[in-house]
Amino acid sequence: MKILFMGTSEFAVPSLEKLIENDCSIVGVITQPDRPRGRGKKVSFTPIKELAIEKKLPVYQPKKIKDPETINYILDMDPDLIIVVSYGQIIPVEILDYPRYGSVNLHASLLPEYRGAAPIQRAIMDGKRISGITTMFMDEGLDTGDIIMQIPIPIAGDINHGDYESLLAVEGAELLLDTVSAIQSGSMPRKKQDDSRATYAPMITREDEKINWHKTAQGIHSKIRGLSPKPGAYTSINGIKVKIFKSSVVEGNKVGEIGEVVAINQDSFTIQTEKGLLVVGEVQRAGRQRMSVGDFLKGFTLNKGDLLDS
RNA sequence: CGCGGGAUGGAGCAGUCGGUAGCUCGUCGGGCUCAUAACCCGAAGGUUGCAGGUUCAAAUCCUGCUCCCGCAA
Repeated sequence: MKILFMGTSEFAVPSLEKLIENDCSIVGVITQPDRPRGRGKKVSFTPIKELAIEKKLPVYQPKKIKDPETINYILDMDPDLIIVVSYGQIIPVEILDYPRYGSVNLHASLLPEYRGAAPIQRAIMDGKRISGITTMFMDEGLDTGDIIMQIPIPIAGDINHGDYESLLAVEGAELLLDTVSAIQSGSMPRKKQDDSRATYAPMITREDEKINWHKTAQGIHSKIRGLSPKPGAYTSINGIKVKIFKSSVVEGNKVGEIGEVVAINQDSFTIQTEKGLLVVGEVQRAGRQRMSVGDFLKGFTLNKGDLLDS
């Protein structure tokens, strides 16, 4: 079975690795173009391109997947199955419908919940205790195709976005492999999504990253976890932008104004929220390294009573 | 050449009209205390990212380089 793999980000890496390990015949890898990214304007390869080159797989990086020549190029490879994992562009149906066995996508949520670009972050930010991974047949809609396999994975304890994503990526690779073999044997399950239960997880915006202290400590804590380690939830202390990466919640009565620094300890400081207190444990101020609050306080003058932006 | 910030004793920072490097914490020694992350006294520890330049004199001014970070993409 000739498989065409389409993917871009770190999340897709374990999937491609797993397929290669299990001797799937990858006829090609499609990934996003090398764009100037990061500081400066350095051109860098996508994680999937790095892997593909290492494994000596042919790589194709169309600027627009919808261009006729791109579509022809892909159809010429005559894939029997297309696998898409966090590719980053909307793929036209002409491509999706071409392969004999169809096109399969690995999505990081329990569809139909959290359709869209940022399902992992959103699930954690919403304080969910469980999410998961899903494989599905792709159709013209956004993450609306028929579900093949699905595994719930608990969002344990205070796990952050980065760690949970790594976990899902690895579990997802397994699920994808199972899905492929099921398809190969023609015995894969197939179930329509219940659209009435669908929710969406749009891309994270700057506004999503800002901490509003007029929320509950629990909610803020979830946001911090969902955005850690990147891009990071931020607030402003005495006019300086500070990202918060680790925190914990202490329930209790109001002891200060909302956004006020109500306590400073050796290795943490505490902020009053709308409901409950948020204990900050790891931060990074603009232009500096990320560090524990203990280190942060050694060189930053923070006083009890200081107010943070809300 | 996208914009900007940073690189100073183990850690986090201060130090711009250039003139022999300070603070908080930690470390080590001693003291006080029933006791302590407390308090007191003392000590060690830095060629101020790298390479040049200007100067009587540079952490501090100029040039190039390396690494890190906040934005913007």
